[in-house]
Amino acid sequence: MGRAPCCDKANVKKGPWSPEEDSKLKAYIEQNGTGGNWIALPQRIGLKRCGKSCRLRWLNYLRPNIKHGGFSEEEDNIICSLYVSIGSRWSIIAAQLPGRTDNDIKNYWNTRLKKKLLGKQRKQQEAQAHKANNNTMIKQELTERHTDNNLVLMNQTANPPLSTLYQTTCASSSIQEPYDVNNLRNPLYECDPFFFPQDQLFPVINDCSTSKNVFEGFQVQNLLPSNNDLMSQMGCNVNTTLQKDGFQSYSGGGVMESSSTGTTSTESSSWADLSFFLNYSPDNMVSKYQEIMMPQEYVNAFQEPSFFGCNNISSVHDMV
DNA sequence: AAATACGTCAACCGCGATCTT
DNA sequence: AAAGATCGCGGTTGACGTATT
Repeated sequence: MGRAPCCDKANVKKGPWSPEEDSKLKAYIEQNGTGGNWIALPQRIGLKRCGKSCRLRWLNYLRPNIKHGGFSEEEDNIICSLYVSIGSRWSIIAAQLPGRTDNDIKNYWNTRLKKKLLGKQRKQQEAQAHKANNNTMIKQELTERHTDNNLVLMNQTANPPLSTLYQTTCASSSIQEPYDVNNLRNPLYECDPFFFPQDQLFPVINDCSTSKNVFEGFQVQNLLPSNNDLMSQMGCNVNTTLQKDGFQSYSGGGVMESSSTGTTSTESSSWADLSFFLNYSPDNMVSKYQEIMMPQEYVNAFQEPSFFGCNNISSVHDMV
């Protein structure tokens, strides 16, 4: 047989707590602890409340060092980063923010932070749509340039579509194996399809959490000839230097743009696009992104077997 | 000034996991 | 082993305050 019912549902008080109830509960727990049994607690104290209600009141309001409101930018960033990597697991997120409760963070996200991000997402989508026509033409030109350089198209068609599988014959290339550039997906898509559409790489999170270019200091050995105009038209914020070996090297390379206020915002693009334009393995870009943007504990959570339903998402191939 | 819309957040509800009998 | 209580969590609700019409 099981236990007796926890409380008489008809005889417990609901709704807001009075100051008297608060002080009774607080005084008792501070002196005696919870005793590991919330259900028995209200009876011991003489409160006409359900044990669950007492637990909630203590955890969310009465326990020491609770902070309410006034979230700092750093806290915003942590919440956003964790939401991106683990979703709405508020208790885990709260554990990273001393003094904050899961309830507070959940409320804050639902009422403010989400809207803040949505506004930015909308702006980015408008800007992206504006560039769509240009991009099509530039992609075509870059396809031809790749063909002219070291890329060997697997199906050997004269004018291949971007979806064609391709591989490089150049030993210095970071691309290790053929991959389908158009079938790569945003690794955050499963996390929140609404915020991170499948065809986008850079999550909006970059925008709010940091102005750091995700590819800052990321030297890309680009096999394309110097082509600053094309790169800047694509919104790639690149600095180029001529290497000793004669190749043009691009540092930076994240898809960035400067706003009129002088701050930097991140535009959405895709792994496939960046990989294609920078001639860099998408696998390496994923790990570089994680290394720069995500603290190790978040990466670990990101790579939990259960997260995307696969064992390790450090490889883009696992996500497609 | 009154009515309505909107934003916030404490508290409740229900569910799955775990524990106790 | 099974039944049912308890815990902990995330989603949702509704009261309340503020802004707008």
